[in-house]
Amino acid sequence: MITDERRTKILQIAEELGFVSLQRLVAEVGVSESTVRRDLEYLDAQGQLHRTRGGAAYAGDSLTDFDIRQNQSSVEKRRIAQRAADLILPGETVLLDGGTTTLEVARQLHGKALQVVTNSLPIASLLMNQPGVELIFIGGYVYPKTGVALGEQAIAALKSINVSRLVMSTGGITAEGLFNSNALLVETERQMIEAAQLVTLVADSSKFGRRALSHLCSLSSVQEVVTDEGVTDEWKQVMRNHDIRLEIVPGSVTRVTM
Amino acid sequence: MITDERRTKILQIAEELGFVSLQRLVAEVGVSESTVRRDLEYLDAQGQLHRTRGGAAYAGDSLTDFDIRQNQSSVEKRRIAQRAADLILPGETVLLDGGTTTLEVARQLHGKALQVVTNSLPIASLLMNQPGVELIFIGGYVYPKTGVALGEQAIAALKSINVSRLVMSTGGITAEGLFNSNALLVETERQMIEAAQLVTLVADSSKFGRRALSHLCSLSSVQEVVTDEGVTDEWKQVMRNHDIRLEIVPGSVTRVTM
DNA sequence: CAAATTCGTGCACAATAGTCCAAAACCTTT
DNA sequence: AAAGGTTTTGGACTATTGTGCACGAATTTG
Repeated sequence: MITDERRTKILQIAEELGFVSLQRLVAEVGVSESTVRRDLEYLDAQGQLHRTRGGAAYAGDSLTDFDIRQNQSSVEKRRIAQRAADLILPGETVLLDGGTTTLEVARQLHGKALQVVTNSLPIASLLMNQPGVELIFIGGYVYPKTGVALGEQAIAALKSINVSRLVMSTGGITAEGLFNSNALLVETERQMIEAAQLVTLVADSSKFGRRALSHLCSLSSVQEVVTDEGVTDEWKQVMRNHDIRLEIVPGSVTRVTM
Repeated sequence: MITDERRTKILQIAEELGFVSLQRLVAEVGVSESTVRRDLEYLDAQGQLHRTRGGAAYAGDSLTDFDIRQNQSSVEKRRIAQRAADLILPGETVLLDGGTTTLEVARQLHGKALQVVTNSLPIASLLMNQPGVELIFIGGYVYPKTGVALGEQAIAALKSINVSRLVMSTGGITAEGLFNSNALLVETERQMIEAAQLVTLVADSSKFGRRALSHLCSLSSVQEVVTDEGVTDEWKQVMRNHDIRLEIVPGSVTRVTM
């Protein structure tokens, strides 16, 4: 492998993990310890890494900074996301709403050839370099912390878009429909529903029976719900009454190491 | 095979892969090692790719892998970025173009209260949680690797926007104006220029006298240029003739090739 | 304080780059 | 079409640089 290429690889690994041991680098790039040391020395001198005894830490803010990696989403959330991702067929045009669950869905998409539309910066950063994914970002005012683009511009951009499926999360579900906590968010999400032929809702069972500030849409807007075993029979019946397909993932306790 | 044709082929391969070994080029274009070396030397001098020991990396601003170029982001680039950031006053509305130099500018903005508009995912990620920064993202088709949003949607979004200052980079500057390597990028950047009252160009001195595929705009579109000491008196005069304010940061003089 | 890592340095070896020159291809002129 | 000059190419040779290993110094750990 070429020197510069290898150094780039080291940087990538360091960026991804935040911190790498020298031994790990030796194993991952397949060169001798000396060479890795020399590379670290070089990259440290360049100010791109901070050497420490036994390894190196990435210097500066990483490009995809949003804690994508350290994210501690629960096993349940991950399972729901996995199932939702499985429902998506290669070649589809998918609109992904913001939120931690949908971010998890995005993570599970790798390898699929898709057109993905999103207004979430974390999701876009994640999918940006995913081979096979054609990415379209819905711009607008970027809401701090969550990193989703909202507002007039986002709504305008969504009006010119048509997708086969929307995957969205919610703040709460009742018989009256879906709720979310932010009025601006709700407005944008309504336009998303307009743009989609099929709406898939990802929501863990705790969301059922919960309301939130703003009413988003009625249950009839939703065609599919992915949730966990915790959902009661009552709610299952409500879903059935609205012709909503329920996908229930087992909420078992098997630990998934990542 | 004609020389020029062969060089184009090399460029194509480099562009596609981001990084090619010399051996691979020898195999793919079917000429001797010496010839490939000479071609790489030429293309490096032209600034179309960066030679490295054992191969070469594509240098265009539009398709190159971010991390590779990050590798080469020099002290100079950082200095230029710092000065450009200093020029920005608190309270301004700034439009930031994509590219490594502008990303560096974004890094140097911390603490300033600003409205920032950008079409670059890496820049948006960086500024998303910056206190004091109000962020607006220009959506569109996200170009892989560099993570800039381009195309019709991006242009449409830019049309409804007005900013006090645009900070942009370029592939090359001649008396005819600015150049960039990608037609789609150029189109979007033209709209950015339209949207800005003041255009600040960040470009290291090696960019002077260099052309690239697409003509972006004339020199009269630019009001400010931030560069390093390596810029020759000739070019300084050209800038003066166009009423462009030159900001020159101290630094090691870049070697003039050719 | 001793053992165990980790780090830096010197050295031999290999890979890569630069230089030079002769052959080949190309272009121009008659 | 042939001759002469220019440019380009490929191979041989030398110089330079990167790599891996060995060993002693430095640092951490128990």
